[in-house]
Amino acid sequence: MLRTLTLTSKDNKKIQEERIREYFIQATKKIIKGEGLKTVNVRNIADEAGYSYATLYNYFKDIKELVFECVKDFQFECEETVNLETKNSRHGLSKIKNITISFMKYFVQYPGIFELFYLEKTSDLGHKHPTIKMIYSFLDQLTEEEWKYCIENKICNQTEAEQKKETLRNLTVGILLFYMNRHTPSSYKEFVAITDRQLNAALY
Amino acid sequence: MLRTLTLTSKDNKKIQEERIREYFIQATKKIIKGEGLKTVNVRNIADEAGYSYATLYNYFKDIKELVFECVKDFQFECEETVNLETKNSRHGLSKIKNITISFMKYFVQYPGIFELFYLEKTSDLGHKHPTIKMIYSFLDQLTEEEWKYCIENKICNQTEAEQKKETLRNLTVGILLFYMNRHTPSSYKEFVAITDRQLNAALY
DNA sequence: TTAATTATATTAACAATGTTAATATAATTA
DNA sequence: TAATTATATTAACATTGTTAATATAATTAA
Repeated sequence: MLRTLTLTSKDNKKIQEERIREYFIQATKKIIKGEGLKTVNVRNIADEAGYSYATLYNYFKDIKELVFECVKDFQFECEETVNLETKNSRHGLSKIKNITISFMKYFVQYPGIFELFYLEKTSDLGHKHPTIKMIYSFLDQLTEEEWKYCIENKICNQTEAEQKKETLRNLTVGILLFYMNRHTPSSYKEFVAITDRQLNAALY
Repeated sequence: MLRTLTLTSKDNKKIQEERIREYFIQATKKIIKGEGLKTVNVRNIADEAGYSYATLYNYFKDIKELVFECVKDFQFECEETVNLETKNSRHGLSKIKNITISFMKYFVQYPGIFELFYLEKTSDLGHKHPTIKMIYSFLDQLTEEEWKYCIENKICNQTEAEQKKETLRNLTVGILLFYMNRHTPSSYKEFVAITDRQLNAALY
């Protein structure tokens, strides 16, 4: 009986702790999506979460850990957006292209999320942290089904598919990096044109 | 006579001012190549340059302006390295590939320079600042002659060349970004393998 | 040549941010 | 209810970029 009570008490503690962590995570997400990563700091986050800034350190090792906790949620949101935008595409390379464009547009809409995924230093976050791998393979994950479709329907073979996945991964962040961080090209229109050209060259 | 003296005096002032700017630039370059961009700060730079930190603001608007002053020199150094490493390559796509690999290896050797070129926020540095454009077209510049050769020798046409240049620009920074900033892949060996595969797919 | 002026450099100070230490408050347990 | 533990807050400190106030050096004018 006492043992049961102790366990329940521990469970409650975990749940409550997780709730407060979540308040901080939601606050951080709001700031990243709104004002961007540059205005994320412990005091702003704590204000938004309704706590003092030092409280944050009872729940997260440091601000970096907190910030990278947001990745999962953003990926989920991005995936939803992409699925919605591409659900009517016909299967195959064409859908892969549309998914990739939709994926890129998500980051253009939220520059702070782009910075978090690709530019933010990982610091103490271990280099083999699951989040890092999740970011790397995120586009693969979004297009997984379609590649399967392509291979099954002999549109391409496994090796070609792997090579093209790799190209898409690198090409997309390259284009985004120049556009978002170096303002090249200078117009959105041109960015879309480059993206289209480059995806065609990579996929077909 | 008086007018001549005045002009000479003005010229001397310019020269002296430029010399001191150069001391700060050399100091900054040394830190970026050595300890990296993360340890670049006004106090470190001033120590290295032999001045007080506030003196820096007599010669540069802010630390960002100073840091981006280093780009030109690093590009020059990178170009020299690349030319040396590829001078015996046979002309054409093969040499373009080798130049690109050499270019990428330069950034792997100096992560701080990679950060400066592609990751560092430009802030007050105007978005149409010449440096930004220089960074964007740097690989084009390194490969310019070889593309000319390819077009003259009907290895590819102008349009194809432009598209492939664009691919190389984006692909290289994408691969470098994942490797340097997200430690993916985790080994240099694998990084080289990916680079080779991707350049082959892009060029041939 | 010396006094006044201008240019240049330095120290002091401030603001922003991340983090930790000391203290206060709330919750839990004996 | 008192003691203990857990949680939150305020105070404090370190680092960094930047500006203001002050000192020093160089130049110019008498």
